[in-house]
Amino acid sequence: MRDADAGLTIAAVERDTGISKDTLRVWERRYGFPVPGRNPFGERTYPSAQVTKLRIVKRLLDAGFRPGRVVGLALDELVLLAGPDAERSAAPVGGGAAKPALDVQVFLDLLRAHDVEGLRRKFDLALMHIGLSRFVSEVITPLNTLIGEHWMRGQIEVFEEHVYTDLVQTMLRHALHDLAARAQPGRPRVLLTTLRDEPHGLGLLMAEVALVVEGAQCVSMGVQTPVPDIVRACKALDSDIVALGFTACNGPNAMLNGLADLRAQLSSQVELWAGGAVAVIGRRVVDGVRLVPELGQIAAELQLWRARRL
Amino acid sequence: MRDADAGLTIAAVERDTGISKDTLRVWERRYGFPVPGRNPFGERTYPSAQVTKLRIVKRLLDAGFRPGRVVGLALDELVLLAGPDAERSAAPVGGGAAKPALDVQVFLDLLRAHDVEGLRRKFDLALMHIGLSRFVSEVITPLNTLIGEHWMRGQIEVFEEHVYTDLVQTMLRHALHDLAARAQPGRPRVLLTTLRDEPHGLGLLMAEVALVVEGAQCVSMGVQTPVPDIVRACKALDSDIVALGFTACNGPNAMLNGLADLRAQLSSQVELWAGGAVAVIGRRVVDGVRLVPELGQIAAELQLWRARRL
DNA sequence: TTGGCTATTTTGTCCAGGACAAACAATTCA
DNA sequence: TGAATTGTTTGTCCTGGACAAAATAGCCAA
Repeated sequence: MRDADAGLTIAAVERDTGISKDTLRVWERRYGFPVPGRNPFGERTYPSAQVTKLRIVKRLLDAGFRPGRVVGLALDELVLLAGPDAERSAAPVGGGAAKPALDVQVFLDLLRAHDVEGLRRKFDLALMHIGLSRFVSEVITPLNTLIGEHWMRGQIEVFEEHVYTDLVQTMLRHALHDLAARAQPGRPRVLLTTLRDEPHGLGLLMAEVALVVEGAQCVSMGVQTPVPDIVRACKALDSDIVALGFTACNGPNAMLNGLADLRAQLSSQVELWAGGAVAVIGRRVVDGVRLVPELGQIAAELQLWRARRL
Repeated sequence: MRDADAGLTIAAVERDTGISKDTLRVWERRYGFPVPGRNPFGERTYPSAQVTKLRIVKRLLDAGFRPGRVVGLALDELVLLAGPDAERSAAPVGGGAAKPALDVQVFLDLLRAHDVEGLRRKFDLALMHIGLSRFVSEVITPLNTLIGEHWMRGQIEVFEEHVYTDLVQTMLRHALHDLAARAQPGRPRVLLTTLRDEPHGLGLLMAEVALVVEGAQCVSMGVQTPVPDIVRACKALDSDIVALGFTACNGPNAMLNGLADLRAQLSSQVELWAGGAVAVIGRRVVDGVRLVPELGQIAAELQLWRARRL
């Protein structure tokens, strides 16, 4: 067993945390954290403990804290901050509904007991029971929130989250396939994807479900499509709407720049919708971009679109 | 519409091309291309023409050319290189079978005509017609190869490939969900994923299908799981086999290191299978790792495993 | 010729430390 | 109280140097 914990390179940490190399170096210089070791070539090597801490820090930053306040705190102080309601909690992303949703805890328990088969069956049952729309809004959405919270506090394993994501993806795609087989051609035609630095596709799938059940005709391009290719696709597919998914992973900066770039290159006929964790940038308006922070708003937005079209 | 062609920042170019900032700067220094303009603050601003060229260069690099040969060529020279058969075509990944598979051309035509709905229907039809196993081996596999070749020559748009991938993923996950509902608990228990720097999951899904139809019990963790988390998952889920998917994207080195690391940390009871584009490293043997370069071999390997277990 | 070994070039990534605009917080003034 | 000003924080960009890993070329034996 070679160096089990020799540590990650700065590039690996950037990939795993979403914090850029430049930022990592400048934090080290300014706040004295993280202080990685060095390999024989003088390159930084980050022990996994520091990477874990960095992930928590990132979460806190996304939640609205400023680096000077959190970078360099001890681990227990961090979880303390993360634990109760965040100081100045930026609009709780998916959590407008403080609905009981008590039973989603059951799903989480199955996941943490590693009963994948049981979880799958319970998902199936729930879907049959309450139907697709409610399944997405009353099971998957709160589960995502719940798991996100646990993850932030390090109370859930990475692999558990991976298994969960894969399972839900299969559930949703199964449903989407069935829906597509029954779909009528119609408007609007919606193109779904995420920008290059957004690798998470679950939200996108959920949005696709919400759109399809409302009669929109969707084409998904999966995740991480470069801006010029979105533009080409939009033209080639004659889309009415380009819907982008976001999470809090990447700073609001990348998000805003990408949106502005894309907006500038799209025909003004085409609408640009941004969904997911866009609440963070709620105040700053991006011209010509509709913000749809909640899945529940999609139906209404579609109605508005149709009205606008006359 | 802000300055239509003031140029993109270096960060935006990194997003759109996948070429890192460091690399962009060092190319400028070494090869004299790209030579961006500068904004009033002395920051690089890349005109969109150069970005276009950069994307072609990137494709050629992925196809096996070396930067010194292509960076800095004129645009027409680039398309000339891309046009005919690539100089040293990187090992045709899944292309052992020179089977006719003539009709897969039809699928490609639909894709390139952007008839997504038609493509989806044709997929469905084919699946109904020949069944899941043959659908994967006789439609998806050759299509992947075909599309890979076209992509290498720049004869297919990035967004077309994205749409294709998403569509196939939905098809396969739909099938997997149906299969899972009917599955019996049994052995072996297989854990599927890819290493951290392998973002492609299609091959993994295809492998999962092949495994499940043979009665294996699969849990997929999606893509890009760090090694320590694979180890944890393997223990927690009591897996018999860990199956990893690879493509030719990342150098064989990352692959070998990852495999060796993982092998060292897994219980010796657990088998480690590597599938996909592992032919590249066929000669160099990794101790304790079974190479399964072809989907077709999975059934036989499973039989062997069961025999080994007695 | 083939196959394996060692030099040599190529190439991506890393480093240090400086700079600065934009975002944010604090303060002042009407 | 609210708007305008000043000060601080913070991410990203810059230059230019360094070096290991990968790819290629050169070489020698079978």
